[in-house]
Amino acid sequence: MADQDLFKKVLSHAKEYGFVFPSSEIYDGLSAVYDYGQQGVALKKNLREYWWKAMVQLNENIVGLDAAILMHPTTWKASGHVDAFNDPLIDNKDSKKRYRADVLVEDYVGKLDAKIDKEVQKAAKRFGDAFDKEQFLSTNPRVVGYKEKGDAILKRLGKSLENEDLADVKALIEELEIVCPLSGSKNWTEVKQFNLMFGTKLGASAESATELYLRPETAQGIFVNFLNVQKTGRMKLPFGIAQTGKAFRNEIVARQFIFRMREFEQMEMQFFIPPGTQKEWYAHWKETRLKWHHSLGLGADNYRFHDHEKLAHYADAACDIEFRFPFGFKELEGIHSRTDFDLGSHEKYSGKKLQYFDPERQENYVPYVLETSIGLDRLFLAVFSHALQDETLEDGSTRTVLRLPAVVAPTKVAVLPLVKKDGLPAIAKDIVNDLKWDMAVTYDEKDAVGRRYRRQDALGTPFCITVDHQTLEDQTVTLRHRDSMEQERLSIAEANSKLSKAIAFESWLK
RNA sequence: GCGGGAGUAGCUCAGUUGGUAGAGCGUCAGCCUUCCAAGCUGAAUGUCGCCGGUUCGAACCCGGUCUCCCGCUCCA
Repeated sequence: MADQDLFKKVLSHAKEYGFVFPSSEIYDGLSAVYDYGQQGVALKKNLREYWWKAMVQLNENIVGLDAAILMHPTTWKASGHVDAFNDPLIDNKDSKKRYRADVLVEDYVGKLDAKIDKEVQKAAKRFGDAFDKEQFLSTNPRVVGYKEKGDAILKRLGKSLENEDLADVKALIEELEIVCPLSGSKNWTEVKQFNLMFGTKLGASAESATELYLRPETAQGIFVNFLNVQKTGRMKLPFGIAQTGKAFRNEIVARQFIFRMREFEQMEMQFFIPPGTQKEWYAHWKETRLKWHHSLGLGADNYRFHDHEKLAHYADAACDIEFRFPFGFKELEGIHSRTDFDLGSHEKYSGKKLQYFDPERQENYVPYVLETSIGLDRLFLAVFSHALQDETLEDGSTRTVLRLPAVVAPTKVAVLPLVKKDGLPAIAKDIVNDLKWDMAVTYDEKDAVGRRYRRQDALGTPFCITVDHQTLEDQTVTLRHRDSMEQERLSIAEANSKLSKAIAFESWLK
């Protein structure tokens, strides 16, 4: 199937079988926001658990945390998001280029400054040693004019930005007749504020309300709790704090289904380490995380590392684990060496020490941080889109099968009476009532059994147990495998342990 | 944000020069009892994305708007 067709199939299959729905669809949906349906929520929860167990349960030096989505606003100044995520932008309609509106105006003032410099140089040449620069700057009418104009512009710009009066920024650009550096055109759009963080307010009355943001990443909740966890958990470096949770970004372009959403779920682990050891831990977590991905069995060929050349303000090394999505290789997980930027910055803004006393080194220091950060929704999309296959069988017929890894499949087994009579349904229901304490199980008696198998294939159920007339005689059933479509006969008593092993976390990750 | 394409039943899609909607699959009820979706009978489901305009009459023509996909841009 062509990639484009495959992706279309992924979208319609996700909707048709209750995995993913557009948010508030009866009102035409909300751009780049999606809901997980009855099947999707189970798959997502299982993926989250697969990660959590691998990170927290299996590592005695990694503990969990669930920090709030709302955080003190200073958090986002310390993290750099207030500066990095907030720009007034303007487009030139002719060149289609986008500029930061404040930078355009500042560049204009820069040109005035250049003119002043030119006058100064001319005058210096003319007057020689007798030239008094300070006096010239404050008395020469032309220079004073430039200076006053420049100051007035910057003052007005500052005031407008502060008051979020974007119309005035546009007016300023028009009055100054600023042209697009590329096209020379003055054909501008309105100035728009692009704030990648969602704002909200704490407090009911408008005057007393505090401006808050919905967190754009979960990491900061871990950093601000670093000492709480370290002290109460008696943690020694190196140790990690893991967290899953929602984050929000007001993306300018949010697209490709659940790949880039405005509300999304991250699974992050911040690993605190002594300064100077970041290189080895970076290598360690790259390898460990890739191994984890491989354990899901989607094929090692579908993963690759992509090293960042341009590093973010907080990092001294960074790479992505990319996955081959239906629309190409794209970032699935990021591994970042964040140095002491975050804890150091929070120290400065909070005035609190965020340090660790290292008994070996006999010194206090701000730990370095190694981050692994994976998008749960992206992981969902990776697993789901890879699992969805249209298969041609030996007899020439086709079937749609969702080859989800059994360990994360929403339903592990469907129990089916071969026919809806002769007491077979009662036996099947007994089996369901036994298995349901240990795994997600479903029951279906409608239509021919072959059709029911295919129905479960489309939902990704790895196993079916069929109760037939022989069951009445010897207490055996058939176990049908989704991927091979093969069947085996086994006793009812054996079924639970056999299935439990096949879906066990240990069977997959070890 | 710009440009291109699209939106009709749960899904995939028809729908003629404008005359108020169809198919396949799926779903539901019943029959049949058969181990891989295709047996029989019956049924439900649509303000044709939304709003407005033209017209005697709009799924169809025009304008606006929302949503999705693709390319660019942006972000990392």
